[in-house]
Amino acid sequence: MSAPKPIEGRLAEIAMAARELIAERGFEGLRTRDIAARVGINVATLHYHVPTKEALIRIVAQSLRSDFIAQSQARPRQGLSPVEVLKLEFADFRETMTEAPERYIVMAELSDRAERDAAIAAEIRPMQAYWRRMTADIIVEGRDKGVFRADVDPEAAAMMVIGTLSMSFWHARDDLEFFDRACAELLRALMVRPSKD
Amino acid sequence: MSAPKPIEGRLAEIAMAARELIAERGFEGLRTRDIAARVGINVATLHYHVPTKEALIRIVAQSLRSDFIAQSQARPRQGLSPVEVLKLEFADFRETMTEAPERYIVMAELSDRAERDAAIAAEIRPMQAYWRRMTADIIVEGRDKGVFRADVDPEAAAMMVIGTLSMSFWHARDDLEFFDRACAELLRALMVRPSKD
Amino acid sequence: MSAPKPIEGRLAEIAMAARELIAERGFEGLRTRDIAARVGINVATLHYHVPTKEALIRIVAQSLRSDFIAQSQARPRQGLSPVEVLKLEFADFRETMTEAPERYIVMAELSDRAERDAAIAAEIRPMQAYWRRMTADIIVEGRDKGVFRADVDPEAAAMMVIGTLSMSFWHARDDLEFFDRACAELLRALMVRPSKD
Amino acid sequence: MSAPKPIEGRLAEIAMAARELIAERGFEGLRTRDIAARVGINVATLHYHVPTKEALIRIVAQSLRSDFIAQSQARPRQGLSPVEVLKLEFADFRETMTEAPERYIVMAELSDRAERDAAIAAEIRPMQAYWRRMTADIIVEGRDKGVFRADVDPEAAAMMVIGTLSMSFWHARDDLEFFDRACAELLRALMVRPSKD
DNA sequence: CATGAATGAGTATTCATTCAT
DNA sequence: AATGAATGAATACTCATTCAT
Repeated sequence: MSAPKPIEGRLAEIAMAARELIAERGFEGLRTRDIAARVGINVATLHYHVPTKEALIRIVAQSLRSDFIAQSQARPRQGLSPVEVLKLEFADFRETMTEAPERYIVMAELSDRAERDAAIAAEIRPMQAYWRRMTADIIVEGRDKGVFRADVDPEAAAMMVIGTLSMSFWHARDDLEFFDRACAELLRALMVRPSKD
Repeated sequence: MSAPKPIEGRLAEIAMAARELIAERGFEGLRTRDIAARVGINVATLHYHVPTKEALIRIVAQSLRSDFIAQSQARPRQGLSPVEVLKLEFADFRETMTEAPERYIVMAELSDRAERDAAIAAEIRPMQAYWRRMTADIIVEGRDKGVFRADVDPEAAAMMVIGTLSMSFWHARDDLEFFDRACAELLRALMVRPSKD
Repeated sequence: MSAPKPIEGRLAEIAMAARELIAERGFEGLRTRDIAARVGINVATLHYHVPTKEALIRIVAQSLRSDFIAQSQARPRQGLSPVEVLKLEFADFRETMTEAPERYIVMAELSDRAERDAAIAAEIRPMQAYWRRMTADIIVEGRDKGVFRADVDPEAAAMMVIGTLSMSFWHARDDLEFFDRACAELLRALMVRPSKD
Repeated sequence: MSAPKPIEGRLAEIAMAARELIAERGFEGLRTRDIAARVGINVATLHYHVPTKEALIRIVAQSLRSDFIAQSQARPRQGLSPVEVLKLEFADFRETMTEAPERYIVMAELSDRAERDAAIAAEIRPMQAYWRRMTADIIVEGRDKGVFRADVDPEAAAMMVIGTLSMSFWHARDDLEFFDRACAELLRALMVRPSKD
């Protein structure tokens, strides 16, 4: 998964303003005037850079995807055990959840919309697929190294991981301790039972 | 969790029409005129029954909650093992996912909106809490009976279950085989390793 | 040529207001707000009756056509000689030119637009064709009765009559004496030379 | 009638581009950006050359007038009979109608607009007056030479000629045979009846 | 001369809501 | 209960024009 062309300059400002507003008010509450105001430009200027609201949302999706891939690829994996890599992924999620929650909120809104908008889907789906694949890869490695259950189904387990994290975002954003419990549970769910006897 | 007053008559027709339209076009695409048209009445008449769009959405949330609780309570638990009960829950989800997917689509939209709308939250949150509690209860029972891991964290595991199902809805709605793999993975994740020795 | 369904009620008021405004400011200067204001209703109400500006212009065209046909059919022909009938047509044109000049102004604007808008063309072309046919019929009768030149080409002559009247509208609207000279010239152009021998 | 200062260079390119666009889309559809694009320059550059849209339209009018006068004066009259001169005028019209119809289309649009715009009127009216005068002069000569009717009213007849040609433009542009019939009818209308006795 | 970026003042259209009947 | 007509407040988008570079 190569990172798509990053959004830059005025376009990046616009995308960020839009992301903030979507996070605050949802898609329905998104108004071009408000975006322009937040960027500090005229509505007509906004339309000069982004011809239509549709296009704007597409740019938001691109910007999100670009951020996600960048974050993902910035994560070190060299010399780390699968469990450590997974924990890094959890830590990254935790940090983004608290530091830049708009990222997941917007992603959720875009996911809904992707159902009805092919252009959005084209940006969002690869991002989700990338996340699942990356996670599944970690699980495969862990299984092969004997730290994860031998009977694990990597793709299914990846969905389990991602689903749990996503759900945690909504239900444990302000209860980080509970978020950590969910992560711990995920690890226990994946790892070979050390004790048993 | 007591089921809320069920929506009936014209109001129920309106709620169902709204649910269909939300599922088809999302919240942003929801128009009172379209709802009225689908019910077969005039917009003014719609407003006679439901004073405002806010109220209408609240009714949709109620209707959804009512359906969810009803489905949940219709599920037999008598004389079933925790694994069997969990499998029943999976089967229910599977059926609704294929037979009445709008239920989950609308729930997702309402969940987003609950973030910003207290009245929606008041309907949606209890429903989600109920689901998690019910699932956690099953897990507790399983753990106590020795079929689920002794080190399981019931609340965290419940979130794992629900998160996995929810995520599957979006990514495996048209790949039921994969949905089944996710359910199987959930069971393996929870159960004591039968093999291991 | 049967008269099209006449525009009535609010729609007729709207069509008339639009005609006035087109006559005053041309098509480019036509604003929905101004039409609504002239009718004394809200812009939204205007859109309730006429969904789009395109539709509105189509209604203007219909209204014009309806008026034209009505005026034409109201003209008595019984027991009149071709020359008298033609003179009546001239008189009608003269009266409309002075009493309701907007009719011809709007027709000119619509004619231009018909070049690029099939829906307008569908209303305007039949009206123009009707006028030419009707005029040609009079000329045929006059020729057959020996009052018009035997070598007259009725269709070509009809275009000559209509073209002259139309051109007079623009160049002799405020010089009725000259308009009358043009009509007299038309008659001399058509009639057999009474003197000559 | 002296030809006005001809438009040259960039300004001429702009005027031509504007004429094409007016012919294609009418006045309402005329956008400065489109003109600039057709010339191959930026909108800002267009405004450097032509300060305002009003001015631009005035330049279009000038350019049209200039062309018309030039065409008119290029027509040989030396040693030709009035009938031959008139036929040349018809031939010229015929050629322009088929080769450069935008000229008449734009003229029609400008004529409409002249009603409400004094600056346009200042360019267009003299052009129309010139055409009528020139035609009337031919008719006077023909009458004096005895080839046209003695009772002809030259100004009125000139309007008849011009009106017929103009009307033919709209109704016979793609039926040249009919255009020729109209011209023939005009000649019969003007000439002394050769037969009659 | 030329341009990218910016903007004020529109402009048609939408939509939830109201009201007289 | 039901409806046709009406409306205020928005809303995305347009366009001629300006200006710093």
